[in-house]
Amino acid sequence: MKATRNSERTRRQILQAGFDEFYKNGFQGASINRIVEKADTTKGALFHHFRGKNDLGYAVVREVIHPHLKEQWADPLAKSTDPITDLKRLFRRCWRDEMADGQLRQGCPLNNLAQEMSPLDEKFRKSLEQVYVGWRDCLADAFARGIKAGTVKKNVSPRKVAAFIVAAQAGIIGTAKNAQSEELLRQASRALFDYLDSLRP
Amino acid sequence: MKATRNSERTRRQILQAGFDEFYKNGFQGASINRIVEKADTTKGALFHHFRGKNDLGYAVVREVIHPHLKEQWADPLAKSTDPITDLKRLFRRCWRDEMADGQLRQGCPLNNLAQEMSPLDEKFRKSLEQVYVGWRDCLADAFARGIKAGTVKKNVSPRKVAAFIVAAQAGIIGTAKNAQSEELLRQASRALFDYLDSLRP
DNA sequence: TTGACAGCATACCGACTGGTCTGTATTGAT
DNA sequence: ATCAATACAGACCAGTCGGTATGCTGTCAA
Repeated sequence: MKATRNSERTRRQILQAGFDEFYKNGFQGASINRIVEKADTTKGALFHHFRGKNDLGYAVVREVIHPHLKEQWADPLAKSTDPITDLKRLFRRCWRDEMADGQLRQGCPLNNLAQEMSPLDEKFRKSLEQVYVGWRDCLADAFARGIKAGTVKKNVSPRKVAAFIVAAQAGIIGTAKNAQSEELLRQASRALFDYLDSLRP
Repeated sequence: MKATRNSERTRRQILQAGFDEFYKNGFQGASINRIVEKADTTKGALFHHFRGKNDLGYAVVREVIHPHLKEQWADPLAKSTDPITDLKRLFRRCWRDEMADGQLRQGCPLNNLAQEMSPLDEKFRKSLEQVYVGWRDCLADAFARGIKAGTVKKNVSPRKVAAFIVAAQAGIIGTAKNAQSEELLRQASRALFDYLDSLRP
Protein backbone atom coordinates (compact mmCIF):
# COMPACT_ATOMS: atom_id res chain seq x y z
CA MET A 1 0.00 0.00 0.00
CA LYS A 2 1.33 3.39 -0.99
CA ALA A 3 1.98 6.11 1.55
CA THR A 4 -0.61 8.27 -0.13
CA ARG A 5 -2.34 7.95 -3.46
CA ASN A 6 -0.47 10.09 -5.98
CA SER A 7 -1.22 9.65 -9.65
CA GLU A 8 1.59 11.75 -11.02
CA ARG A 9 4.17 10.08 -8.82
CA THR A 10 3.02 6.61 -9.86
CA ARG A 11 3.19 7.59 -13.50
CA ARG A 12 6.74 8.89 -13.13
CA GLN A 13 7.82 5.74 -11.33
CA ILE A 14 6.46 3.60 -14.16
CA LEU A 15 8.19 5.79 -16.75
CA GLN A 16 11.51 5.54 -14.95
CA ALA A 17 11.22 1.79 -14.41
CA GLY A 18 10.26 1.42 -18.06
CA PHE A 19 13.28 3.39 -19.15
CA ASP A 20 15.57 1.25 -16.99
CA GLU A 21 14.09 -1.98 -18.26
CA PHE A 22 14.16 -0.92 -21.91
CA TYR A 23 17.72 0.31 -21.52
CA LYS A 24 18.84 -2.93 -19.96
CA ASN A 25 16.98 -5.52 -22.01
CA GLY A 26 15.87 -3.74 -25.12
CA PHE A 27 12.23 -3.08 -25.85
CA GLN A 28 11.29 -6.57 -26.99
CA GLY A 29 13.25 -8.17 -24.20
CA ALA A 30 11.64 -5.93 -21.62
CA SER A 31 8.99 -7.43 -19.36
CA ILE A 32 5.93 -5.55 -18.17
CA ASN A 33 5.89 -7.69 -15.06
CA ARG A 34 9.43 -6.61 -14.19
CA ILE A 35 8.58 -2.99 -14.91
CA VAL A 36 5.65 -2.86 -12.52
CA GLU A 37 7.69 -4.72 -9.95
CA LYS A 38 10.54 -2.20 -10.20
CA ALA A 39 8.08 0.65 -10.14
CA ASP A 40 6.64 -0.84 -6.97
CA THR A 41 3.13 -0.97 -8.39
CA THR A 42 0.92 -3.30 -10.42
CA LYS A 43 -0.33 -3.92 -13.92
CA GLY A 44 -3.55 -2.15 -13.06
CA ALA A 45 -1.63 1.06 -12.56
CA LEU A 46 0.44 0.64 -15.70
CA PHE A 47 -2.53 -0.04 -17.93
CA HIS A 48 -4.41 2.78 -16.28
CA HIS A 49 -1.69 5.27 -17.24
CA PHE A 50 -0.65 3.74 -20.57
CA ARG A 51 -2.49 1.91 -23.30
CA GLY A 52 0.09 -0.86 -23.48
CA LYS A 53 3.77 -1.66 -23.82
CA ASN A 54 4.21 0.30 -27.04
CA ASP A 55 2.49 3.36 -25.64
CA LEU A 56 4.78 3.23 -22.62
CA GLY A 57 7.70 3.06 -25.00
CA TYR A 58 6.65 6.18 -26.87
CA ALA A 59 6.15 7.98 -23.56
CA VAL A 60 9.63 6.98 -22.37
CA VAL A 61 11.13 8.43 -25.55
CA ARG A 62 9.10 11.62 -25.28
CA GLU A 63 9.24 12.22 -21.55
CA VAL A 64 12.49 10.65 -20.39
CA ILE A 65 15.00 10.27 -23.20
CA HIS A 66 14.24 13.42 -25.17
CA PRO A 67 14.42 15.83 -22.21
CA HIS A 68 17.61 14.21 -20.97
CA LEU A 69 19.34 14.47 -24.35
CA LYS A 70 18.11 18.02 -24.79
CA GLU A 71 19.44 19.08 -21.42
CA GLN A 72 22.75 17.31 -21.89
CA TRP A 73 23.55 18.20 -25.49
CA ALA A 74 21.19 20.60 -27.17
CA ASP A 75 20.83 23.21 -24.45
CA PRO A 76 24.57 23.75 -23.87
CA LEU A 77 24.98 24.33 -27.61
CA ALA A 78 21.87 26.40 -28.08
CA LYS A 79 23.72 29.70 -28.25
CA SER A 80 27.23 28.56 -29.06
CA THR A 81 29.11 30.55 -31.66
CA ASP A 82 32.13 28.25 -31.49
CA PRO A 83 30.62 24.79 -31.94
CA ILE A 84 33.93 23.04 -32.52
CA THR A 85 35.36 24.04 -29.17
CA ASP A 86 32.09 23.52 -27.35
CA LEU A 87 31.40 20.14 -28.95
CA LYS A 88 34.82 18.85 -27.99
CA ARG A 89 34.22 19.97 -24.43
CA LEU A 90 30.81 18.29 -24.35
CA PHE A 91 32.23 15.06 -25.74
CA ARG A 92 35.01 15.00 -23.21
CA ARG A 93 32.60 15.66 -20.39
CA CYS A 94 30.33 12.89 -21.65
CA TRP A 95 33.13 10.34 -21.85
CA ARG A 96 34.32 11.26 -18.39
CA ASP A 97 30.99 11.50 -16.57
CA GLU A 98 28.65 9.08 -18.22
CA MET A 99 31.01 6.35 -19.23
CA ALA A 100 31.55 5.79 -15.55
CA ASP A 101 27.95 4.76 -14.97
CA GLY A 102 27.40 2.26 -17.70
CA GLN A 103 27.32 4.13 -21.00
CA LEU A 104 30.25 2.08 -22.21
CA ARG A 105 28.40 -1.11 -21.34
CA GLN A 106 24.89 -0.20 -22.37
CA GLY A 107 25.46 2.39 -25.06
CA CYS A 108 23.13 5.24 -25.92
CA PRO A 109 19.50 4.67 -24.89
CA LEU A 110 18.20 6.59 -27.87
CA ASN A 111 20.31 4.75 -30.41
CA ASN A 112 19.59 1.38 -28.82
CA LEU A 113 15.86 1.85 -29.16
CA ALA A 114 16.24 3.27 -32.65
CA GLN A 115 18.25 0.36 -33.97
CA GLU A 116 15.90 -2.19 -32.48
CA MET A 117 12.48 -0.68 -33.01
CA SER A 118 12.51 1.74 -35.91
CA PRO A 119 12.11 -0.98 -38.55
CA LEU A 120 9.39 -2.71 -36.54
CA ASP A 121 7.10 0.11 -35.51
CA GLU A 122 6.53 3.30 -37.43
CA LYS A 123 5.31 5.27 -34.41
CA PHE A 124 8.45 4.32 -32.56
CA ARG A 125 10.54 5.44 -35.50
CA LYS A 126 8.82 8.79 -35.66
CA SER A 127 9.14 9.37 -31.92
CA LEU A 128 12.83 8.61 -32.07
CA GLU A 129 13.42 10.55 -35.26
CA GLN A 130 12.00 13.63 -33.63
CA VAL A 131 14.80 13.50 -31.09
CA TYR A 132 17.42 13.02 -33.79
CA VAL A 133 16.03 15.89 -35.84
CA GLY A 134 16.19 18.15 -32.82
CA TRP A 135 19.79 17.24 -32.18
CA ARG A 136 20.79 17.67 -35.81
CA ASP A 137 19.00 20.99 -36.15
CA CYS A 138 20.66 22.26 -33.02
CA LEU A 139 24.08 21.27 -34.37
CA ALA A 140 23.40 22.75 -37.78
CA ASP A 141 22.30 26.03 -36.22
CA ALA A 142 25.42 26.14 -34.07
CA PHE A 143 27.65 25.61 -37.11
CA ALA A 144 25.75 28.27 -39.03
CA ARG A 145 26.43 30.70 -36.18
CA GLY A 146 30.03 29.52 -36.11
CA ILE A 147 30.43 30.42 -39.76
CA LYS A 148 29.02 33.88 -39.13
CA ALA A 149 31.27 34.33 -36.12
CA GLY A 150 34.32 33.20 -38.07
CA THR A 151 35.05 30.18 -35.86
CA VAL A 152 34.15 27.76 -38.69
CA LYS A 153 35.26 27.65 -42.32
CA LYS A 154 32.91 29.50 -44.62
CA ASN A 155 32.42 26.77 -47.21
CA VAL A 156 31.11 23.98 -44.96
CA SER A 157 27.50 22.86 -45.10
CA PRO A 158 26.03 23.00 -41.58
CA ARG A 159 23.43 20.35 -42.29
CA LYS A 160 25.93 17.98 -43.82
CA VAL A 161 28.33 18.36 -40.91
CA ALA A 162 25.50 17.97 -38.41
CA ALA A 163 24.29 14.77 -40.04
CA PHE A 164 27.79 13.36 -39.97
CA ILE A 165 28.54 14.30 -36.38
CA VAL A 166 25.33 12.74 -35.07
CA ALA A 167 26.01 9.57 -37.05
CA ALA A 168 29.63 9.43 -35.96
CA GLN A 169 28.71 9.95 -32.33
CA ALA A 170 26.17 7.13 -32.41
CA GLY A 171 28.61 4.90 -34.24
CA ILE A 172 31.47 5.60 -31.87
CA ILE A 173 29.41 4.85 -28.78
CA GLY A 174 27.99 1.74 -30.42
CA THR A 175 31.27 0.24 -31.56
CA ALA A 176 32.95 1.06 -28.27
CA LYS A 177 30.14 -0.63 -26.39
CA ASN A 178 30.51 -3.75 -28.49
CA ALA A 179 34.28 -3.75 -28.05
CA GLN A 180 33.98 -2.90 -24.35
CA SER A 181 37.06 -0.78 -24.90
CA GLU A 182 37.74 2.70 -23.62
CA GLU A 183 40.80 2.69 -25.82
CA LEU A 184 38.67 2.30 -28.94
CA LEU A 185 36.39 5.06 -27.69
CA ARG A 186 39.37 7.38 -27.34
CA GLN A 187 40.88 6.46 -30.70
CA ALA A 188 37.68 7.08 -32.61
CA SER A 189 36.98 10.25 -30.65
CA ARG A 190 40.41 11.67 -31.47
CA ALA A 191 39.72 11.01 -35.12
CA LEU A 192 36.39 12.79 -34.79
CA PHE A 193 38.20 15.70 -33.16
CA ASP A 194 40.63 15.74 -36.08
CA TYR A 195 37.67 16.03 -38.40
CA LEU A 196 36.18 18.85 -36.33
CA ASP A 197 39.50 20.69 -36.36
CA SER A 198 39.62 20.37 -40.13
CA LEU A 199 36.52 22.59 -40.23
CA ARG A 200 38.39 25.52 -38.72
CA PRO A 201 39.09 28.52 -40.95
CA MET B 1 9.18 -35.09 -46.48
CA LYS B 2 12.42 -33.92 -47.99
CA ALA B 3 13.54 -34.98 -51.45
CA THR B 4 16.49 -36.73 -49.89
CA ARG B 5 17.94 -36.52 -46.45
CA ASN B 6 20.79 -34.04 -46.50
CA SER B 7 22.22 -32.90 -43.20
CA GLU B 8 24.37 -30.10 -44.54
CA ARG B 9 21.56 -28.69 -46.64
CA THR B 10 19.16 -28.68 -43.69
CA ARG B 11 21.71 -26.96 -41.55
CA ARG B 12 22.26 -24.25 -44.14
CA GLN B 13 18.52 -23.69 -44.52
CA ILE B 14 18.17 -23.21 -40.78
CA LEU B 15 21.13 -20.81 -40.73
CA GLN B 16 19.67 -18.75 -43.56
CA ALA B 17 16.18 -18.70 -42.06
CA GLY B 18 17.73 -17.76 -38.73
CA PHE B 19 19.62 -14.90 -40.32
CA ASP B 20 16.46 -13.62 -42.02
CA GLU B 21 14.42 -13.82 -38.85
CA PHE B 22 17.09 -12.19 -36.67
CA TYR B 23 17.56 -9.48 -39.27
CA LYS B 24 13.87 -8.75 -39.46
CA ASN B 25 12.82 -9.00 -35.82
CA GLY B 26 16.00 -8.75 -33.83
CA PHE B 27 17.33 -11.67 -31.83
CA GLN B 28 14.96 -11.42 -28.91
CA GLY B 29 12.01 -10.82 -31.15
CA ALA B 30 12.89 -13.79 -33.32
CA SER B 31 10.79 -16.92 -32.99
CA ILE B 32 12.19 -20.41 -33.25
CA ASN B 33 8.84 -21.60 -34.53
CA ARG B 34 8.96 -19.13 -37.41
CA ILE B 35 12.57 -20.05 -38.15
CA VAL B 36 11.87 -23.75 -38.56
CA GLU B 37 8.79 -22.91 -40.58
CA LYS B 38 10.76 -20.70 -42.94
CA ALA B 39 13.52 -23.29 -43.15
CA ASP B 40 10.86 -25.83 -44.06
CA THR B 41 11.85 -28.17 -41.26
CA THR B 42 11.02 -28.82 -37.61
CA LYS B 43 12.27 -28.17 -34.12
CA GLY B 44 13.77 -31.61 -34.06
CA ALA B 45 16.11 -30.61 -36.84
CA LEU B 46 16.99 -27.26 -35.32
CA PHE B 47 17.80 -28.67 -31.91
CA HIS B 48 19.70 -31.48 -33.53
CA HIS B 49 22.04 -29.06 -35.30
CA PHE B 50 22.17 -26.35 -32.64
CA ARG B 51 22.07 -26.37 -28.86
CA GLY B 52 19.49 -23.62 -28.70
CA LYS B 53 18.53 -20.17 -29.87
CA ASN B 54 21.73 -18.55 -28.65
CA ASP B 55 23.92 -21.17 -30.27
CA LEU B 56 22.10 -20.60 -33.55
CA GLY B 57 22.77 -16.90 -33.14
CA TYR B 58 26.50 -17.43 -32.73
CA ALA B 59 26.53 -19.69 -35.77
CA VAL B 60 24.70 -17.10 -37.86
CA VAL B 61 27.32 -14.50 -36.95
CA ARG B 62 30.20 -16.87 -37.66
CA GLU B 63 28.91 -18.61 -40.75
CA VAL B 64 26.61 -16.11 -42.44
CA ILE B 65 27.36 -12.54 -41.43
CA HIS B 66 31.13 -12.75 -41.10
CA PRO B 67 31.78 -14.35 -44.50
CA HIS B 68 29.41 -11.94 -46.20
CA LEU B 69 31.07 -8.88 -44.68
CA LYS B 70 34.49 -10.26 -45.44
CA GLU B 71 33.66 -10.86 -49.06
CA GLN B 72 31.96 -7.52 -49.49
CA TRP B 73 34.37 -5.25 -47.65
CA ALA B 74 37.54 -6.86 -46.40
CA ASP B 75 38.53 -8.88 -49.47
CA PRO B 76 38.30 -5.99 -51.96
CA LEU B 77 40.58 -3.95 -49.69
CA ALA B 78 42.96 -6.74 -48.82
CA LYS B 79 45.68 -5.56 -51.16
CA SER B 80 44.69 -1.97 -51.74
CA THR B 81 47.45 0.60 -51.69
CA ASP B 82 45.03 3.50 -52.18
CA PRO B 83 42.42 2.92 -49.49
CA ILE B 84 40.79 6.32 -49.85
CA THR B 85 39.88 5.81 -53.47
CA ASP B 86 38.91 2.19 -52.96
CA LEU B 87 36.84 2.87 -49.87
CA LYS B 88 34.88 5.57 -51.60
CA ARG B 89 34.17 3.19 -54.46
CA LEU B 90 33.05 0.47 -52.05
CA PHE B 91 30.79 2.85 -50.19
CA ARG B 92 29.19 4.06 -53.38
CA ARG B 93 28.66 0.51 -54.58
CA CYS B 94 27.13 -0.43 -51.24
CA TRP B 95 24.68 2.48 -51.24
CA ARG B 96 23.68 1.73 -54.82
CA ASP B 97 23.39 -2.06 -54.64
CA GLU B 98 22.35 -2.94 -51.14
CA MET B 99 20.19 0.02 -50.27
CA ALA B 100 17.86 -1.18 -52.96
CA ASP B 101 17.09 -4.40 -51.15
CA GLY B 102 16.30 -3.16 -47.69
CA GLN B 103 19.54 -1.98 -46.11
CA LEU B 104 18.02 1.45 -45.68
CA ARG B 105 15.03 -0.08 -43.92
CA GLN B 106 16.74 -2.77 -41.88
CA GLY B 107 20.21 -1.41 -41.41
CA CYS B 108 23.38 -3.44 -40.99
CA PRO B 109 22.80 -6.98 -39.72
CA LEU B 110 26.06 -6.98 -37.81
CA ASN B 111 25.44 -3.69 -36.10
CA ASN B 112 21.82 -4.54 -35.31
CA LEU B 113 22.82 -7.69 -33.49
CA ALA B 114 25.70 -5.92 -31.79
CA GLN B 115 23.58 -3.12 -30.40
CA GLU B 116 20.92 -5.48 -29.17
CA MET B 117 22.88 -8.41 -27.82
CA SER B 118 26.37 -7.39 -26.83
CA PRO B 119 25.33 -6.05 -23.43
CA LEU B 120 23.16 -9.10 -22.77
CA ASP B 121 25.36 -12.00 -23.74
CA GLU B 122 29.13 -12.08 -23.56
CA LYS B 123 29.50 -14.87 -26.11
CA PHE B 124 27.44 -12.86 -28.55
CA ARG B 125 29.58 -9.83 -27.93
CA LYS B 126 32.78 -11.77 -28.58
CA SER B 127 31.44 -13.35 -31.76
CA LEU B 128 30.43 -9.95 -33.08
CA GLU B 129 33.60 -8.23 -31.92
CA GLN B 130 35.66 -10.71 -33.90
CA VAL B 131 33.99 -9.46 -37.07
CA TYR B 132 34.59 -5.84 -36.13
CA VAL B 133 38.21 -6.52 -35.30
CA GLY B 134 38.71 -8.15 -38.68
CA TRP B 135 37.19 -5.20 -40.46
CA ARG B 136 39.21 -2.66 -38.48
CA ASP B 137 42.47 -4.57 -38.93
CA CYS B 138 41.88 -4.80 -42.64
CA LEU B 139 41.28 -1.06 -42.85
CA ALA B 140 44.30 -0.25 -40.72
CA ASP B 141 46.51 -2.44 -42.90
CA ALA B 142 45.21 -0.77 -46.03
CA PHE B 143 45.99 2.68 -44.64
CA ALA B 144 49.44 1.55 -43.56
CA ARG B 145 50.06 0.41 -47.14
CA GLY B 146 48.61 3.69 -48.39
CA ILE B 147 51.12 5.62 -46.32
CA LYS B 148 53.96 3.59 -47.73
CA ALA B 149 52.65 4.03 -51.27
CA GLY B 150 52.24 7.75 -50.79
CA THR B 151 48.49 7.82 -51.31
CA VAL B 152 47.88 8.75 -47.66
CA LYS B 153 49.43 11.45 -45.46
CA LYS B 154 52.41 10.23 -43.51
CA ASN B 155 51.34 11.44 -40.08
CA VAL B 156 47.98 9.65 -39.77
CA SER B 157 47.48 6.76 -37.39
CA PRO B 158 46.06 3.81 -39.34
CA ARG B 159 44.40 2.29 -36.28
CA LYS B 160 42.79 5.54 -35.24
CA VAL B 161 41.45 6.17 -38.72
CA ALA B 162 40.21 2.60 -39.00
CA ALA B 163 38.37 2.80 -35.70
CA PHE B 164 36.71 6.02 -36.78
CA ILE B 165 35.69 4.82 -40.24
CA VAL B 166 34.06 1.67 -38.89
CA ALA B 167 32.21 3.67 -36.27
CA ALA B 168 31.15 6.31 -38.77
CA GLN B 169 29.95 3.71 -41.23
CA ALA B 170 27.83 1.97 -38.61
CA GLY B 171 26.51 5.29 -37.39
CA ILE B 172 25.63 6.56 -40.85
CA ILE B 173 23.71 3.42 -41.76
CA GLY B 174 21.97 3.44 -38.39
CA THR B 175 20.86 7.04 -38.42
CA ALA B 176 19.78 6.84 -42.06
CA LYS B 177 17.72 3.77 -41.26
CA ASN B 178 15.98 5.55 -38.43
CA ALA B 179 15.36 8.60 -40.57
CA GLN B 180 14.33 6.47 -43.56
CA SER B 181 16.09 9.05 -45.66
CA GLU B 182 18.41 8.52 -48.57
CA GLU B 183 19.11 12.21 -48.44
CA LEU B 184 20.52 11.90 -44.93
CA LEU B 185 22.57 8.93 -46.06
CA ARG B 186 24.09 10.97 -48.86
CA GLN B 187 24.75 14.01 -46.68
CA ALA B 188 26.56 12.05 -44.02
CA SER B 189 28.44 10.04 -46.63
CA ARG B 190 29.69 13.17 -48.36
CA ALA B 191 30.97 14.41 -45.03
CA LEU B 192 32.74 11.10 -44.50
CA PHE B 193 34.26 11.44 -47.95
CA ASP B 194 35.44 14.93 -47.01
CA TYR B 195 37.14 13.41 -44.01
CA LEU B 196 38.76 10.72 -46.13
CA ASP B 197 40.00 13.32 -48.59
CA SER B 198 41.54 15.26 -45.74
CA LEU B 199 43.86 12.30 -45.22
CA ARG B 200 45.48 12.78 -48.64
CA PRO B 201 49.08 13.95 -48.73
C1' DT C 1 -23.01 12.26 4.03
C1' DT C 2 -23.23 10.66 -0.19
C1' DG C 3 -22.64 9.48 -4.86
C1' DA C 4 -19.24 9.48 -8.69
C1' DC C 5 -15.18 8.65 -10.52
C1' DA C 6 -10.17 8.32 -10.83
C1' DG C 7 -6.55 5.35 -9.16
C1' DC C 8 -5.12 1.26 -8.43
C1' DA C 9 -4.87 -4.12 -7.04
C1' DT C 10 -5.44 -8.83 -8.30
C1' DA C 11 -7.01 -12.78 -10.47
C1' DC C 12 -7.11 -14.46 -14.71
C1' DC C 13 -6.79 -15.29 -19.90
C1' DG C 14 -5.28 -17.23 -24.38
C1' DA C 15 -1.27 -17.07 -27.10
C1' DC C 16 3.18 -18.04 -27.57
C1' DT C 17 7.92 -18.93 -25.88
C1' DG C 18 12.26 -21.84 -25.89
C1' DG C 19 13.16 -26.32 -25.03
C1' DT C 20 12.53 -31.61 -24.27
C1' DC C 21 11.16 -36.25 -25.27
C1' DT C 22 10.01 -40.13 -27.71
C1' DG C 23 9.56 -42.33 -31.83
C1' DT C 24 10.90 -43.31 -36.59
C1' DA C 25 13.11 -43.36 -40.88
C1' DT C 26 17.55 -43.21 -43.27
C1' DT C 27 22.24 -44.01 -43.65
C1' DG C 28 26.84 -46.22 -43.78
C1' DA C 29 29.99 -49.56 -41.80
C1' DT C 30 30.65 -54.38 -41.05
C1' DA D 1 21.69 -58.77 -43.44
C1' DT D 2 22.54 -56.50 -39.28
C1' DC D 3 23.39 -52.96 -36.17
C1' DA D 4 24.41 -48.55 -34.55
C1' DA D 5 24.43 -44.00 -35.19
C1' DT D 6 22.62 -40.08 -37.41
C1' DA D 7 18.89 -37.06 -38.86
C1' DC D 8 15.06 -35.73 -38.34
C1' DA D 9 9.46 -35.33 -37.06
C1' DG D 10 5.99 -33.92 -34.04
C1' DA D 11 3.69 -34.06 -29.66
C1' DC D 12 4.28 -32.07 -25.50
C1' DC D 13 5.93 -29.20 -21.49
C1' DA D 14 6.27 -25.57 -17.93
C1' DG D 15 6.71 -20.92 -17.95
C1' DT D 16 6.14 -16.20 -19.51
C1' DC D 17 4.16 -12.93 -22.38
C1' DG D 18 1.04 -8.72 -23.04
C1' DG D 19 -3.42 -7.67 -22.00
C1' DT D 20 -8.25 -7.72 -19.70
C1' DA D 21 -12.07 -7.90 -16.33
C1' DT D 22 -13.60 -6.94 -12.07
C1' DG D 23 -13.68 -4.98 -7.82
C1' DC D 24 -11.98 -2.29 -3.98
C1' DT D 25 -10.43 2.24 -2.15
C1' DG D 26 -9.20 6.83 -1.57
C1' DT D 27 -10.62 11.60 -3.06
C1' DC D 28 -13.44 15.29 -3.82
C1' DA D 29 -17.46 17.89 -5.44
C1' DA D 30 -22.23 18.52 -4.22
